[in-house]
Amino acid sequence: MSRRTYDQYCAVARALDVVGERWTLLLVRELLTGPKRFKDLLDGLSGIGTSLLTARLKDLEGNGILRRTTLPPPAGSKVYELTDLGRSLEPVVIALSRWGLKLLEAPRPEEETRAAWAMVALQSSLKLEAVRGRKETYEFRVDGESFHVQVEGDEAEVRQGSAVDPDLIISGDTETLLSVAAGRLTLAEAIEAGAIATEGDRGSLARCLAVLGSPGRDGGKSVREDIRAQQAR
Amino acid sequence: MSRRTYDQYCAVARALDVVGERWTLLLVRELLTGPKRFKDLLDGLSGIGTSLLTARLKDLEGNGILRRTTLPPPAGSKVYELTDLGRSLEPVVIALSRWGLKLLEAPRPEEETRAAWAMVALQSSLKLEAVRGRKETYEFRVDGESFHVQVEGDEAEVRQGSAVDPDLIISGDTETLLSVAAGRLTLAEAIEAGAIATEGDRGSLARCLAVLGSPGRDGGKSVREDIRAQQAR
DNA sequence: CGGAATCCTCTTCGATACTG
DNA sequence: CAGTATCGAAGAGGATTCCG
Repeated sequence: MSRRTYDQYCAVARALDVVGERWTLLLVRELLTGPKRFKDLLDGLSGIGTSLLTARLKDLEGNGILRRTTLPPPAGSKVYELTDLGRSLEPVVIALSRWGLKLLEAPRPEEETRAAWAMVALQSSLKLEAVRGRKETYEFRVDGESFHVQVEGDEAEVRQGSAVDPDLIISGDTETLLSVAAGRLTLAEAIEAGAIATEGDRGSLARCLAVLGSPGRDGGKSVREDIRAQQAR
Repeated sequence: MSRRTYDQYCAVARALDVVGERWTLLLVRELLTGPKRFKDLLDGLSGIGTSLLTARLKDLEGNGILRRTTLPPPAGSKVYELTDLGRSLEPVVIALSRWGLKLLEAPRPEEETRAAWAMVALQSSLKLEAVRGRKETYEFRVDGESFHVQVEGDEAEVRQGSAVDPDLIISGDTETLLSVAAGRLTLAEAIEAGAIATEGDRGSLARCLAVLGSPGRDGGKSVREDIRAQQAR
């Protein structure tokens, strides 16, 4: 309740007054893919402890970043979800993810792994220019969990759960997807290596490869090359 | 030295392991506009204390975010400057700034004010589409301090110090510029009100107004309206 | 000036135990 | 499952001192 602030008339400082404390942005990361129960949050933030999680949730609710709601029947469970203001933190989390990807190599033994985290990383590495306004829906199945990614114009939505009518289904494991997001592996290479399987028409696959293209090559060329690599299989 | 980490195999968590501690991102903010001496940093981060600043600097140097160097003669002072990795945190700070601007109203009495902070906010609110590849240099004189802003393509560089041959000089105070950055005031309105003065040709002014246009109006229209407002003066 | 080191107080964190 | 209560450990903050 003491609310320590930087007391600086500065937009960055003000932002950090609200979301700069330990765990806070990771909590937002958890909620970006959809509403979560207290237990889910606890699981995705192992080490936080129930007291601190409660405190952070109260704080963020007070600042209008998230709200408590009850899921419609038959679920009926109490969950936390981002408000519009909270969702507008997405660019902050995405920017952190892009930067963090530079530092992320193989997982250390003591580190936990979650499929949802790979999805955030994936979102942060999308090359949205490659789809130029086209609307496309992909379903990702990562280590048993499903997510859907909707790409349209210069926006991408990534949420937990299956897609209704996906143009493409991509299956793989967390570590492979993180490698793709980090640019250490192209999606085409991962497919060739059998680490990722896809299901859908060739056109969607080509566009998905482009959107997830490796950063090293330029957009247009990358698309064609990746398609060749895929067809050569 | 204990290096508390989240131990999550996640790009966001990894980023926050490095720059998520208290003061760290504000320290990066300070260095974004150019190298600074220990004393300058202390001044821009009042409340941090020499011990903690020293610790953070060591930490960031160890992580390759910044380095200690000696300024070329005649200055010769020891300064801290961002490495390439450190500078690549700019999008993170900018994203925080954009978000923080939503929360930033009038300064509270206990809050400090710095011209450089307004410049960061200004950078975060630039509409770079409005200059479409054109290279332009603006000099800002804010409460006695000078900064130069170079806009080219989709990139903008904001640094302390005067520009060599600016296309436009904009003079004003910190709070007015923050209001412009926050979109509560258009640059044109501020000029009309006498809170901001400009010096330079009309074309550059028009483009500068566009780049700093209020978010509420669309780009092209805003330019013409702002020019009319200016000419009507 | 540019730090490093120490001491002391206070706040925050983290872990566990306990309750509705 | 969703928290509250509690307590030791770690970190922050402020002042002051010392060194190069």
